Amino acid sequence: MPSDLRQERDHARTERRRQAVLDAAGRVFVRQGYHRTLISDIAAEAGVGQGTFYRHFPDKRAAFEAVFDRFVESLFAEFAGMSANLPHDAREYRDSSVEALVRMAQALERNQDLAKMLMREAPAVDRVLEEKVASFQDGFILLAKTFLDHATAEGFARPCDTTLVAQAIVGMGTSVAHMWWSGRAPDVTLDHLINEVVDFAFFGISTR
Amino acid sequence: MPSDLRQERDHARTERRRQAVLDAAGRVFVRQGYHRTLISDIAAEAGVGQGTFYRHFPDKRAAFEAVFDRFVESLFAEFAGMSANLPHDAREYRDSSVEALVRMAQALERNQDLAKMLMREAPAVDRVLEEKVASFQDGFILLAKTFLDHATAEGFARPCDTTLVAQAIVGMGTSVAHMWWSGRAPDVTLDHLINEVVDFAFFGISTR
Amino acid sequence: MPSDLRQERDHARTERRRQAVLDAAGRVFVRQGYHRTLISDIAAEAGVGQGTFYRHFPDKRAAFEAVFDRFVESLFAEFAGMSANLPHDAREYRDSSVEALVRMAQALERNQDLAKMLMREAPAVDRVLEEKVASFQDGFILLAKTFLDHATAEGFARPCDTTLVAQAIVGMGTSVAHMWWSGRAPDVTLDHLINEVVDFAFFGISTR
Amino acid sequence: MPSDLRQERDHARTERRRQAVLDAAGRVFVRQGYHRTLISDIAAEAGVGQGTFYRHFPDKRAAFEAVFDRFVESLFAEFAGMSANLPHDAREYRDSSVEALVRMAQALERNQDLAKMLMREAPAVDRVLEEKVASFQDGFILLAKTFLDHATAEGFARPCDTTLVAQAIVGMGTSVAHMWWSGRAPDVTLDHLINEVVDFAFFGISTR
DNA sequence: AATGAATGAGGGTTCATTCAT
DNA sequence: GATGAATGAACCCTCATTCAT
Repeated sequence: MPSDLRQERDHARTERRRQAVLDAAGRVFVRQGYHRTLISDIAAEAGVGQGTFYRHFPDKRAAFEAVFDRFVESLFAEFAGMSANLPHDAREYRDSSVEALVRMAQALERNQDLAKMLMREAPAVDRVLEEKVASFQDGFILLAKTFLDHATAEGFARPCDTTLVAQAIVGMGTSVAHMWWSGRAPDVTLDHLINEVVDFAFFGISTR
Repeated sequence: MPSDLRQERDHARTERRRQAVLDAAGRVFVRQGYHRTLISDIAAEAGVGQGTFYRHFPDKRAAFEAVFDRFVESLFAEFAGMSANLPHDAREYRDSSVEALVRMAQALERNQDLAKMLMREAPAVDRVLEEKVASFQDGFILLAKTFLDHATAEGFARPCDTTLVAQAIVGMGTSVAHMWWSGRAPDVTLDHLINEVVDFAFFGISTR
Repeated sequence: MPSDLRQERDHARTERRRQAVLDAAGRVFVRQGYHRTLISDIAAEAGVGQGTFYRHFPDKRAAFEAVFDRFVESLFAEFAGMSANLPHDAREYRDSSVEALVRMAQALERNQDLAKMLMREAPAVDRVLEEKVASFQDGFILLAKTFLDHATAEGFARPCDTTLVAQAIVGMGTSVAHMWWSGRAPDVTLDHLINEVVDFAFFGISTR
Repeated sequence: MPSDLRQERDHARTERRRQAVLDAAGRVFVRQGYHRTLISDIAAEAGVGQGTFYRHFPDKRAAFEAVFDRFVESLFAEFAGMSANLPHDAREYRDSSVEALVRMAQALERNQDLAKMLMREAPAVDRVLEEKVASFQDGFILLAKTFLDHATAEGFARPCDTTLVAQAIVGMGTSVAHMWWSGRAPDVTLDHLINEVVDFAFFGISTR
């Protein structure tokens, strides 16, 4: 039936339009923050009428959440296959940590403004989004904990409260990343920064 | 002159009133967040008329900043004398780190809702407050760096990029504190938590 | 020519479609009232697209008016042949009055929701429709007056301002009908109700 | 305390302002009907800002209802003492009926536009107001029924279903009044009209 | 002819700020 | 100084109408 084809094409067009509005929303949120963003700003940025915004999202809050969700998904996709190959010794462990962080840093580099905006604005939007940010972090903490548990079990990391240490590691990473992007980290290469941080995580500050 | 006395008394009364409004503002911001707080909410909470609010603060933003500033001041006051007695060996270093964190934790415990609200809302209010939060953190980072530099110079901490490591340490602390208060940290005593985190900072995850 | 046939068939289809939209409009107006009815509601009820609505009616108001007109026409059709056989004495007069009211009541019973909606909504839509409702009533008043004039001329009704009395009679009928349908009339049979009302119209409340 | 006086004065001023807005709302509703009336129209008519409207009424619906209620109260006030002195014979009964109708007509004459608007618009606003109009009518029906019951008991009105007949009488009156005001009644004096209608109610159309 | 996505003018409502008392 | 009623700019959202497909 030709109407099927048509329906499909229309559906695709609608989806494309929705993405365009979503992209526009993301850009405006980055530029102005959640509360200073008007629906009319998003519509103008997307080059559509205000009514069109409402065809795709019930309100500003929903558009923000959609931007957030898309970001989180794209970021986790980056790490999908990671837990597959677990390290076999301390050296491998350290290397794959560095590699993971480099990949993460690169993924974030591409969306750094978006990432910063989301982490800054989402918790202040409402309780639900605050919770979502927390869950997002928890995802990484769980990932870190899995690796840590493995390393501890295999004997190439010291026994410790892995949940707590995983939290500490992720918090550390998040903070340093934040500073790096806001230009308040020392002026070093990203590689140096990551290695320094990984060294700290592996050896602390102790003189061996 | 009696008018001097009177003027002073009036001034004191005004200052007391200002503090009352400030306290009220803090409570309402904690309860509702910055953007969901109306001037009328603050006035009602303070038991004064809306107009009175404007006698003490030019707008909502200024009241928020005043709440923020007062919090930061009260917190730094806690650590005023700390850099006075620097540790002389690794053990002393570790002990005074734990002690500092315990004091900090206690200071925050008293104002945890306020602290959480400020860290959550301030960055989303505007660029200036976002910067202030960063400076606030930088204060602690500097404190940490001072200690770290001392320890490195004295030879009881390994040489490292102390700025970076100080950032990592403060970020770690901030994150773990955040989780602890949001109930997402493992169910352990605060003492255990601090010791575990300090251990991590001192030894990392390496098997010595 | 076959194209004539085809044109006719197309025309019939269009007319059928128009009726379907009109029916749908009537149902939605009854359900939601004029102002709470959206074009999209009517289109959805008719199972057509919004654009199709505009192919048949220029706007919501026109659709409402069409519903109104169709109702009025169908109701007057019921009484088309009535003025043909005029009564010859008081008894015949009373009987045909009762009969007319019963037929009317039955006609309305079938469309009572529509009738109530139209009488309720139309006057508030605009001046023109308010006027149309008045004309509609005037039609019945004229009918009543014709009978009354006849009866007065023939001497089996007392002389009176027949226009005024006809108005009174129709108003009375309308009101009682309204109450009957809204369930605020006493719990009697329709037959009893009509007889009681006709008695009142014939004898008033006087003790003969 | 002087603050009491002040509070009272402020309260009085507020109440006066509320009445002014209410009056303005009434005038605009009469002029434009409920649905064509904007809040800004009412505010402009009252010579106040839009926000002021919302200080006194939660929304347009509430203002309309307040206009309605005030009208109903003022009308019933007119008839407050009426049921006090019941008639003792048919003549007295007829006289007091005429007198009541004249008073009613005069009361309505003063507010005829308001009355017409309310009866036309209210039922279309929503179910609740439709119901209120019905209750309003029921009030008069009850009044009529009380008199009718009395007259029937005393033997100077024929036995009948007094509820039904009271409904018929009020409906008749309402309709005739409506027509009179819309200029569709015969061109007679109000006195003649009332007498004609009362005659009809007392004697019907029968030739005694 | 039929569709329904797109449009944007329109209107209700909020709330920071002012100001007369 | 304190008050809170008044203000109206600002902004969200609706929905009748258009029009490309």
